[in-house]
Amino acid sequence: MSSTELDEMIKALSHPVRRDILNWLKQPELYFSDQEHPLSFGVCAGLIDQKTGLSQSTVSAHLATLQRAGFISRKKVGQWNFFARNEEIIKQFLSRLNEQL
Amino acid sequence: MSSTELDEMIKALSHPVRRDILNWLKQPELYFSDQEHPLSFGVCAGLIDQKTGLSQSTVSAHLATLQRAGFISRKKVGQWNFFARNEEIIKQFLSRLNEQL
DNA sequence: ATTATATATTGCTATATCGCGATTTAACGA
DNA sequence: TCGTTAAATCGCGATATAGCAATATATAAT
Repeated sequence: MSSTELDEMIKALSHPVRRDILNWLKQPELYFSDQEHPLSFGVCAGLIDQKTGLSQSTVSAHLATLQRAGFISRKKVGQWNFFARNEEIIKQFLSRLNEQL
Repeated sequence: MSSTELDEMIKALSHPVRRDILNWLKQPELYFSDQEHPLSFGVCAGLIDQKTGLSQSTVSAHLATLQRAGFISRKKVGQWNFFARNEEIIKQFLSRLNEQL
């Protein structure tokens, strides 16, 4: 992970809503039990929109930021987009931070 | 550490120069060997100014940000201000992030 | 084809952050 | 007291970020 990538990751975490989203995605069955599609796909954007209480476009931008940073992945199924944590990247990020900080 | 404090800490880290400063302070004898005062006091602001290449006022603001976040402490001796890492807080921050992320 | 749904993208305003030079404050020395 | 040095604070312009409504795009259903 380059220094530029690390920077992008930390910046992605520097907004409480984005950290909330990452946390919700940690236990989808707890926070998104009402999803009609299997949670194994991930959580679809609309439900995340609802949970934040922010507008659809704002949340879409937050999700894009998290994805660019590598923290989440997107899986498109039909007209829905499902998001899930990228645990491997998150682990790498944490160990990098533990060394470097 | 409250959620507001955590937020302030992550924001403090979300600027590369502030992360650089934290890193330099990890090994003062390596990066600030030319300091005339004992490094046990910490590193004085002027030397950090030089090392960043940014203006005095800009670096002063960065140092204030790091201090508000709790990452560094300030020790005033005569007309100089010496800064040092607050290892305990940094450790707490990392373990909090490891849990929460 | 048309309509409906899900979500990304665009255009905009408001606010926050960064960086600088200038000024102020504080401590020291002559 | 006066000048010097160190560093914080102020005022400013430039850029980045966040939020929204409106629009565009893509898929699905009728």
